[in-house]
Amino acid sequence: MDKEFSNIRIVDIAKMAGVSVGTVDRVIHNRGRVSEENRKKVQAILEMVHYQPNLMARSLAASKKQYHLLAVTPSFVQGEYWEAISEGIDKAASEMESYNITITKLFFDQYNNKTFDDIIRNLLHEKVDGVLIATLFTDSVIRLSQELDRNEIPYVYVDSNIGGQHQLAYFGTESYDAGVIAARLLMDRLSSSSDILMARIIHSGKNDSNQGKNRREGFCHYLTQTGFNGNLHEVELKINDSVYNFMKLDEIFEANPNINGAVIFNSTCYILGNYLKARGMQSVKLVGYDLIGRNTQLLSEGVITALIAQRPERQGYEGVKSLCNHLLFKQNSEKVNLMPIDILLKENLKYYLNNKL
Amino acid sequence: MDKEFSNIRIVDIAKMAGVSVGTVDRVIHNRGRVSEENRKKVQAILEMVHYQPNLMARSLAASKKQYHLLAVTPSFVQGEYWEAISEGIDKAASEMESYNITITKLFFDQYNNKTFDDIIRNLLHEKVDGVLIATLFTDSVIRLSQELDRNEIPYVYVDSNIGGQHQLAYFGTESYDAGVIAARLLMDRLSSSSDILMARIIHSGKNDSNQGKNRREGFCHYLTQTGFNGNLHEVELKINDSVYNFMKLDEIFEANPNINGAVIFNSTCYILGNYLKARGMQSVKLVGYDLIGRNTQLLSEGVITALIAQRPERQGYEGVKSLCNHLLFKQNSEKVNLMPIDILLKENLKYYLNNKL
DNA sequence: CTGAAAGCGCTTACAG
DNA sequence: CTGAAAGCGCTTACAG
Repeated sequence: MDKEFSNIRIVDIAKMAGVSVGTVDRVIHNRGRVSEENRKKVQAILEMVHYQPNLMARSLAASKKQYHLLAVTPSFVQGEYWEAISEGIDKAASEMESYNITITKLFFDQYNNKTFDDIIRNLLHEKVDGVLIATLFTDSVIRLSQELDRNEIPYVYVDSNIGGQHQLAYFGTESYDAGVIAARLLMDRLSSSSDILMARIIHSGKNDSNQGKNRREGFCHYLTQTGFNGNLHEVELKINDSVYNFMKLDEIFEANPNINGAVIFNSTCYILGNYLKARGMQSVKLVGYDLIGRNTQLLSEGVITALIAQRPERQGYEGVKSLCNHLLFKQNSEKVNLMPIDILLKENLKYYLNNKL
Repeated sequence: MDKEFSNIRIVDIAKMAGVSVGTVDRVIHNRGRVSEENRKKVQAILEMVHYQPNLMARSLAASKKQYHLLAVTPSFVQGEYWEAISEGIDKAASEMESYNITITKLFFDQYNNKTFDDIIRNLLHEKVDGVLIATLFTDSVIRLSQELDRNEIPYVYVDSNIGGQHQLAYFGTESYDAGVIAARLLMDRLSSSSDILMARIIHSGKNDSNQGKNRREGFCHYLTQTGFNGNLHEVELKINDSVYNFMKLDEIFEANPNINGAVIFNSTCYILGNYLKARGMQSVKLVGYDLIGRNTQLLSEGVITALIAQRPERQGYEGVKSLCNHLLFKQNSEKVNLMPIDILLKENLKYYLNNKL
């Protein structure tokens, strides 16, 4: 690089422009109150020398400033998927504490759009400098985004992306490809005439998530492409009703003994896994998503064949970090940040459990 | 946490102890020249309030200090494995530039122990504040480590670990398990009575690396455990002699038509892949290591079935970072840092290529 | 609109 | 052994 310009300070710029450091500072930050003439002069020099602010000095000098962030994500009980995103947020929060950034986590019910709307109604009643949003309810998120735009408050998305908005950045995966990969993992271990069972969870509050829908599409696309000629069966299960689930599964497996593979497009793979384990059906290959405790346990026992993961901790962590970098250092990250789609087998699981970021 | 103590400064400590900030600073950094009485008084208060230094202020104040790091790794031509580690080092170097840390990369020939010894002989002729070492030549690395210990210069290992030394940290993988995983990936797609070909590269200068040996052991262990009853064949190839390689491979495949799987325990998987591709032998499953360009190309074409990767960029990056954190902030990382063992298929490859850290 | 000065929390000579 | 003072590069009132 231009080594000769690598240590230029504001005082140097000020001298070169024949103004004071205050004026240079005002130009750098567009604080106004500078004559057009001086602004131009300073701007020209800034560009000429490729001025790079000293970030340590900047944050030290501004260290009395307070920032307040909000993170709006689904609530969870211990061991559920959304806990991982929350952990990433906490990690970033604790790292940024010394910069006087505080972060408030607001939780909504992922099966109830209204709980999300209730939160965003009161969101701006106090001072907010940035918002991280889990984008489960598309329409509501768009409404929130537009309001944040009006108030010039930056925001980032995690989980799934939404086009046409002004989010600072998105951190998440390509769900469609995550579905393709599930199919690949299953079909590598099945003959193309085996039957496959696709399970889904039914909820009163909400239909399938975008994630689930996209994964399912990718999954089916792969099967079609690769000449799958078995039958696809579907079953609807309930999140908290094992008796019901076992009954339904008994029914469908008895009626279709050719089912040798199963998949479920969210983190509740353990429901199917527990059934297969209880019934001693080791021969059925099972693929699911997310490294939550109940899944990893069954993976390491060999009941689940493979899990697909998408670095939820990192989504939360980098989401918060990108807001902080924007606020503190005016540094913007990429607008779309796709996490790797990790393939977990029993054999490489342990190296992921301590390496979540 | 102790919120009440969260913003205690050196001046506060000084007042509480009835001394000057200079004395507090001397105690914090063990700079000596403090009476035992004052040292104790200050130390007690430091502990009582859980003093946390302000890192920004510290680095700003010390920003005139210069640090010089060394990175000793194998030389490479473009697209070879060691380029990735080097990229990670460069990334960290550019981030740390503003802290006045410079890093000099020294390269040795990975097939010639003497070139490593030549480097370490002259290593300490100038001022060095930390060293990153690629641990290919165990005995020489131990000798170097002991000399660094004598000079109280911190050092970190990458690639493979060595016990009994005082390295600040190690960044790398568990090669044995990486071998297990290769076997799992292959056997998931083969019948247990298929034959398997293990290829190795022969060099004049050096026998098999630790990495390669460990991976091979893990691989064979998995086969034994899972009741593999095909035959294992071995072939020795040359790194730059396609004519020779094709001849040897033609020979062995013709003699053993039951070979349906192949593996090679280093990054030269493309040699086998190019052969299989040229001969149109799509049915042979091939598993190898490392996301170098020639491998990823064949993976995306479907010639290579799976690649196993171990985040070399991150090894270099975090290795340098841990030296810097030690020097600048007296923060030490974990002593052993095992990278995830990533499983790459054609379908998830692209999400790793832009996510190397 | 402009500049001089104080301050952020730490480290570094320096005088005693 | 100890302390007062200057300085790191930036931001923030404040006076004009």
